[in-house]
Amino acid sequence: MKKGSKTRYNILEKGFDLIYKNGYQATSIDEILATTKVTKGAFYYHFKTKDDMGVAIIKEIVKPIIQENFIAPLQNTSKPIEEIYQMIKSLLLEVPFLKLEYGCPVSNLTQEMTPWNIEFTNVLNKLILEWQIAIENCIKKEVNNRNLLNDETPKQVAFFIISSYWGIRNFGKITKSKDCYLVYLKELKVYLSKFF
Amino acid sequence: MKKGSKTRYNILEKGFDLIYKNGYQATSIDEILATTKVTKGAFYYHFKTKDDMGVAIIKEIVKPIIQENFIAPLQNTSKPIEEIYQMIKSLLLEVPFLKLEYGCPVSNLTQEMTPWNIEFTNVLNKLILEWQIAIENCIKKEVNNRNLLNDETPKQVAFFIISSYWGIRNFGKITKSKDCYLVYLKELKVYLSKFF
DNA sequence: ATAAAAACATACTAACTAGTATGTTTTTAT
DNA sequence: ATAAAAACATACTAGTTAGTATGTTTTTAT
Repeated sequence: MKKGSKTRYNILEKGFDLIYKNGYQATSIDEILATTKVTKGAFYYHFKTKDDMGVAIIKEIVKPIIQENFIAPLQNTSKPIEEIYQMIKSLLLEVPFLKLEYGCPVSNLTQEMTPWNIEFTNVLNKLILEWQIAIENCIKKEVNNRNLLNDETPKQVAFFIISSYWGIRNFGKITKSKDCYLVYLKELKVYLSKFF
Repeated sequence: MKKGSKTRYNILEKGFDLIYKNGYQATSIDEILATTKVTKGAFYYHFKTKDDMGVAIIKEIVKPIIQENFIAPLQNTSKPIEEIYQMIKSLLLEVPFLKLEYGCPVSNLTQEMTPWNIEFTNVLNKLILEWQIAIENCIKKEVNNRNLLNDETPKQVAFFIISSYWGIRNFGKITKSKDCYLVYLKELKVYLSKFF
């Protein structure tokens, strides 16, 4: 990796950490510079504006996270619904860089940026759609495996799962206790059991 | 109402509108002053700080909204589960001051403030707990009516409903289309049908 | 080795922000 | 009517913010 690219990537990584923790607006460029030991000149050599960096963070940091942790586990599985449950459980309780107090990065950014930044909105929208489709396909696989009917169900169920996941992440942020995850997971299991 | 109280309440109302629309940090005091035609002197006569106003908005504007629209409908109903569905449907599609693009005020504030303001967190936590209890009690009523067993279920179900509601509000913010509400409501109905 | 380009460093600016200092007007109680 | 308190108005300040201007250093290709 070239030196310049290294600096750039460092900004993206540390920037993501700070934004995930404190929010986009609450994270100043100066703060990012302080934690990365990068100077302002270097920063603006790599990014035109703060928003330019924000979009790059989504594309180059958040997107791979989603790919690896939210989408990949669902592919090539023989027990699709069971896999969905295990993935959600793992996201809530095991994945180390997703923190109780910080919530879900995608949900956070959606919440904060949607009102006033259309570029963020578009990039996030694409990302979310990919996750949605992955879940939908996963459900379809289970439906096919078991010769269940009802074509409308997969989309509905995907919406329900995504929504409940985002919501419980918010719940976790405010209660600051993983207990709510455990309660949620119990009910998620009950909910998904309708496929069996 | 005294003149002073009127000014104060006006600030709270317009302040809520702006914060609900744009977020807390993105809403400046100057912006609130401009839309209320109140001067800075008057503002700081009524509120010690911006955060003081923020907390007052939650206590005096958001809380009544929750009481009237999220809790009251669940009380004294003969068909509790059906009532939960109707309430959520009404919140998503009918209640005029809740807007697709703006999401859920409580969820928004939770998301944004939790990382750095403990006072907001506490006030919001109480508010959310009240809603949670109301839903739980509603479910318990249905369980009693039908002599169903399983003591753990009501809390789980309440968590699931709240989470899914918050999540779909987030979904609405990014897709900017009520279609996702309709899909969600279909699945919510399916989910709740387990009680029948 | 050297010239060009890439990468970085420093000092500055203009706009905005929450909050204050200090004064005036309006309301209220007597 | 008048004094006190409540309510409001204006001008200002100190700190922060994103972004710029202008330079220097480092890397790369020849």
